[in-house]
Amino acid sequence: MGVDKPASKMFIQIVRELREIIQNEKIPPGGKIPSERVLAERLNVGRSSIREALRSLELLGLIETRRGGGTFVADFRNHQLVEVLSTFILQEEKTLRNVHETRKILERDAIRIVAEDEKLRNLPVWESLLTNLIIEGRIEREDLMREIIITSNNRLVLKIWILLKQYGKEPYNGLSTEEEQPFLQTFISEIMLGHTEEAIQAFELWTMLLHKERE
Amino acid sequence: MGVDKPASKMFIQIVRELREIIQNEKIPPGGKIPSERVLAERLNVGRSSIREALRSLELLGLIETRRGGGTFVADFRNHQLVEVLSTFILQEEKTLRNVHETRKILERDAIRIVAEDEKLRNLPVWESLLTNLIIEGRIEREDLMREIIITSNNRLVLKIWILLKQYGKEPYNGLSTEEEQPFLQTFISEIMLGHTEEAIQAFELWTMLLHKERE
DNA sequence: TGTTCAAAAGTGGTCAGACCACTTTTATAG
DNA sequence: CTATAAAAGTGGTCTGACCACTTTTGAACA
Repeated sequence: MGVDKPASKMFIQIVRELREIIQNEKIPPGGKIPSERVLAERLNVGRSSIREALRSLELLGLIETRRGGGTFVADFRNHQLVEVLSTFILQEEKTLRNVHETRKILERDAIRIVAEDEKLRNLPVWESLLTNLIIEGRIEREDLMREIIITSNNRLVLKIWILLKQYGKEPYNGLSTEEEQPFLQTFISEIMLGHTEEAIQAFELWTMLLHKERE
Repeated sequence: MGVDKPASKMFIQIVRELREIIQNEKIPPGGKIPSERVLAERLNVGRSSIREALRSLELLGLIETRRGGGTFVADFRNHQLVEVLSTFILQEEKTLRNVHETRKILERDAIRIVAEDEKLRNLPVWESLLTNLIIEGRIEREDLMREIIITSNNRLVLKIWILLKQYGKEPYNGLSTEEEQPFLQTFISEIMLGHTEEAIQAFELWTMLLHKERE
């Protein structure tokens, strides 16, 4: 029942634990979460750690807090997402593929939106990303996709994406390698040119490469 | 320079302050943020409050933390930190539109998957749906989309879709009307023929029609 | 018995201070 | 000038203490 202390990221662990608690005890949207003090004791951690985790979830809009009242699962669409996702993930490992696929769906669409909108695809971000790529030869994959999704301007998608990312333990997680550079370069360039389909194709190739590498 | 105490959501205030600090002092991606203790003193708040704000940003992937080293602006180049923060903080309430958009993203992709897979698009379901449409002239929209999504074979997407559907209070919810029939007919036919882009186009037209009707 | 309402308990919000483990800087010995 | 050990700095965590507010409780009253 206790929480391990993996040296760092304890509050991330607690976020996980919270998800399990919400799921196991079937706390519905709008339902009350155990108090901070109770959680601290149950998980054998300090109250401050619990709070760091709760505040994170609150910024994401997954829980609501009422001073003097308690903490509640958000009475809103998003938290249920958490429930759905945790239920899903905790079931079987084969569903991991679904998580990846779903994430790719969201990513692909964000690319479309950005590439097809003149204003969005002409933001200076892409230019500098490209420059950086050429100079340094590397880019954090997650960061690139996050940037695209943020630009695509759908908060809900961003939230879902972040959640999926946390669960996904994506096979690709490091920096881009040299082999990938041409794909990445093409990818970003096509976006900037507004060549939607080409951009997506480059994205697919890139993704494929990433999966192949790590197997 | 101090932080107000608006009764609640202090850590949100701190997130705001952090944004300003990063902006005003032009801390670049990868650059170092003042230490927690320094921030606490500068903003006249306790260190724990600072930490709650920082942990939130960390969960969002906007900052990085190195034990013993310090806290840094996330090292992805030229990210739109300011925009992200305002997106989350300003709580723009165009949420409902986001829900619809997200749902459409999932639907569109399901259509692609079905149309591009020979086995899936040749299932007898579509034939009988088409027949029904012609004979009875009506189809439950939700049923059609559900069928497509189920066929696309991603349970996670299905769950998310159902969820979004519940919250969406979609403007279209009834049976199809006569005007829509040609679009629907085209839509299903194109899927069966494996004409992905045409099917999606028909889908878009259909969707557009539905929205127009109810406004 | 039923209602009212004030006290008590519970809860989130915040702060201060204390360690720990780790990294960076500084100062010293060679 | 360099190597290395000490010191300072930093994030990570816990504890305990108040505060302001809400919920619950229980006793007095009608």
